[in-house]
Amino acid sequence: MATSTRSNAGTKGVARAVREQQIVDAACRAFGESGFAATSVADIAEAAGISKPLIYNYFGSKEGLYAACLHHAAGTLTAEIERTAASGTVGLARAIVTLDGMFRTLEPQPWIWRLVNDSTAAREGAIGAELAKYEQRIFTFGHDGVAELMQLAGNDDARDLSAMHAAWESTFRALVTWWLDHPGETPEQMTQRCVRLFSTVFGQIDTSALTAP
Amino acid sequence: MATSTRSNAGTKGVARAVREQQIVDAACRAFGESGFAATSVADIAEAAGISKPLIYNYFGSKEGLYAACLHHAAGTLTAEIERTAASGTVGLARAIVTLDGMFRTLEPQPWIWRLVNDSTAAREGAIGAELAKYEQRIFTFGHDGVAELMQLAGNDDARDLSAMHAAWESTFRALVTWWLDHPGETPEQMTQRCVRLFSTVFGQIDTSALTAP
DNA sequence: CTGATATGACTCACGAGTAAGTTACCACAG
DNA sequence: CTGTGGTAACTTACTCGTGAGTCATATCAG
Repeated sequence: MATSTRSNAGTKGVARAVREQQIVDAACRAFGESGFAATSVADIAEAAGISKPLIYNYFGSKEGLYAACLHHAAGTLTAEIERTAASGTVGLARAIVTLDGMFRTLEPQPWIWRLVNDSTAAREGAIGAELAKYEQRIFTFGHDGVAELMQLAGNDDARDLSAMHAAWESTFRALVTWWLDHPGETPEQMTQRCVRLFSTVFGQIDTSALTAP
Repeated sequence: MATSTRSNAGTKGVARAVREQQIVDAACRAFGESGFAATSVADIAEAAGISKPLIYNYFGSKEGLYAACLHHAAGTLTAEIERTAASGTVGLARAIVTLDGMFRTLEPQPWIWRLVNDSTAAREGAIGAELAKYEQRIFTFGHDGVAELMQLAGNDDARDLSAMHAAWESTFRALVTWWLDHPGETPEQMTQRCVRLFSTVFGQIDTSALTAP
């Protein structure tokens, strides 16, 4: 009676690797749904069913935890992009295949999209490093496709290419975001929508790469 | 000696309307350069050369001050868009003219762009109302242009239109943002760049609407 | 003397990060 | 098969800085 009841300290004995994964899962969802700045470490601890100091024990800081989430989420997305890129499709069909893969990857865990694109997290230290690594891996894919288009049109200005690439990446993000904002639409439906939209702008598109998977 | 020296309280006697404008100007710059969340009211007071309580006297809260900034900035931008829209240009040329007007408007005060597009400000209360008003005024212009393009292509699906509109607005934002990220490029140069980029995607464009002003 | 303009010095809530202690489990000596 | 000590997992209850918002007061024009 003299000492307070320390309800269940140490009784769970979950292995560190397992616990870390549980925490990262809960944190990805919380950060992704509310943004970095608006999410407190206490919120995440509660969602993960553990206490705050355990997070600091394992991840060092709020930034450290976010970097771990970023590593997980960005790894998932880049792996998917690299997978579709390896399929050998080219031109606009490749853009469609990449979007299709993104919709399918995001469907069971849509929150990681906002996690990767969150602007409320400072681009410094571990977070900045993780983001830079991610962007470096992504950069080439979009860049090559846009360069191909520009060369076909006879434009080899480097800054034109840079601006066009920015416009393309932004369009890609807009389409994904639009889809996330319209739940109930399946990845298949959204991919077909993208095919229609691209056809409106660019004319007929070869969609044979989509039928197989 | 007994009472502390209250250096210069009330000695300036600047009229409220004037002071409010000074504060809004300083706040627009501070919010636009650092974002809503990362800017403290004390920072703004210092930049404006006055003290914190005066801001609360005139604007009630940090949100109130931000809403006033938004009213000023979004008003400037929508006025410019409505001006170019009234010139009667249509199709892709209208998109170019609108971008051109945006570059010229933003050149002397580039920070208001980020102010209007800041995601760290909550979309509630006065801020949400101001943003909604702004978006409502903007919506029609982009929407009509996109609808025209879609009809020409024989696509009248409402959701396709919605997604295409989102893609267009995103591209517009990306081009403006790219320009802001590449200082030293004049509005004229950037407009010509946009003409080249649009030509790459859509083919030849009528630029006669640009030569006059 | 009244009201508008203005400020120094506070309060207070919130959230990141920490100190110190608690419990369970396991390896190993006797 | 029993004590016993080391360690990993875990918690409660704090500190402490920061920034939004407030109060009481000061100055001056009309």
